[in-house]
Amino acid sequence: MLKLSKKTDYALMAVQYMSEKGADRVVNTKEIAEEYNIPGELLAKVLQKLGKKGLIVSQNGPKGGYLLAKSPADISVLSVIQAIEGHVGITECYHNEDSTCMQMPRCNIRTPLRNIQNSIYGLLDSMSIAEMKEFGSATIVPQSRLYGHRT
Amino acid sequence: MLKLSKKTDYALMAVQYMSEKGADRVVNTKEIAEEYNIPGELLAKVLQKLGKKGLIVSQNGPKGGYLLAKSPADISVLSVIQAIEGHVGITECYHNEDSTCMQMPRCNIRTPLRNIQNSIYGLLDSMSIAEMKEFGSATIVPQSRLYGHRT
DNA sequence: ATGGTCTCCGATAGAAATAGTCGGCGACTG
DNA sequence: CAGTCGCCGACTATTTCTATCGGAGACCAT
Ligand code: FES
Ligand code: FES
Repeated sequence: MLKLSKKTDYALMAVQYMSEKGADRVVNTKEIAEEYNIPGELLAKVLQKLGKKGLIVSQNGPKGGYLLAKSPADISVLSVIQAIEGHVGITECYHNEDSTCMQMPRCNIRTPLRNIQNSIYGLLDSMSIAEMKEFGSATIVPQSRLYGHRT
Repeated sequence: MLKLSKKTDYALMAVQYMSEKGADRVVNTKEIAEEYNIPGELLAKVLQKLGKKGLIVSQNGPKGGYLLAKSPADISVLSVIQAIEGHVGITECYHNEDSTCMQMPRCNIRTPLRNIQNSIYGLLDSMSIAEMKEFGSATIVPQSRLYGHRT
């Protein structure tokens, strides 16, 4: 729990991959799928979603494929995650209207959890794909990434 | 995704509740279940798990129930979460042996994600139940909670 | 000691989210 | 105009989560 779905993993891998290949190189689904042993059809759906969210740009026809829509430094990890998972809530009932949560009236963890959630968002949002790559080699995670959740 | 399970919610509520009631007051399952509209049997299991992990102490017999094992300031939010969810990994394959992950050989997001995960752990670990309660009223989340994951 | 209250535990059923598949359509290149 | 590749929706299978049940054991009060 507190776990990213496989689809999200795939999305991050794909974006990383594209960022490694450079801005001009069009990569297609099959290429990525084979590189990482991902079921092709599933990855296809993931990439389509990323495309719809404007994170990557598609190019049809033979020799077609995908391209990052912006510089890796301008793509936040959070945006990728949200593109795939949609609404992300650390708990079922982040302050939301149509929540059928039975414990709302007396809930004593709503606001605290929401704060924690915002902190996590802040961290994820402040980290770009480009940075993530660096952290792959380094073992250090930057400080002061907590407060200040943008979206 | 990135979501706490209901059981964990219940666990946090219950611990919060006990912390509110004070150290000497024995509370039983039914009491908490009614307070928050939680299915009793399920909550029972949750509390049993917390007991097994040594976070709370059980007391059998009539007038029995549960008690916090330590001061609310010494119980980290992370410990409660882990008690219920067991191993918590932001991704399937946090550096782990028996992972059957097909993309390991080439995975480009393992280490970065692991760092992010550690950051989140650090935040969760550094926050105690007592603190969480305060953050319920305040809307601010403390800075510099990132690096420095204990466990 | 006995009955009622409460924790403890394993098994199980039902519901929901995830992972992965399939088939057809449309766009583009050569 | 044929092959390649993205686009899309429906579908199935698998796993995880939620909740329930039934019975055993501990304890206190009377
Ligand atoms: S769990 Fe739903 S409001 Fe707190
Ligand atoms: S997703 Fe399994 S190793 Fe990266």
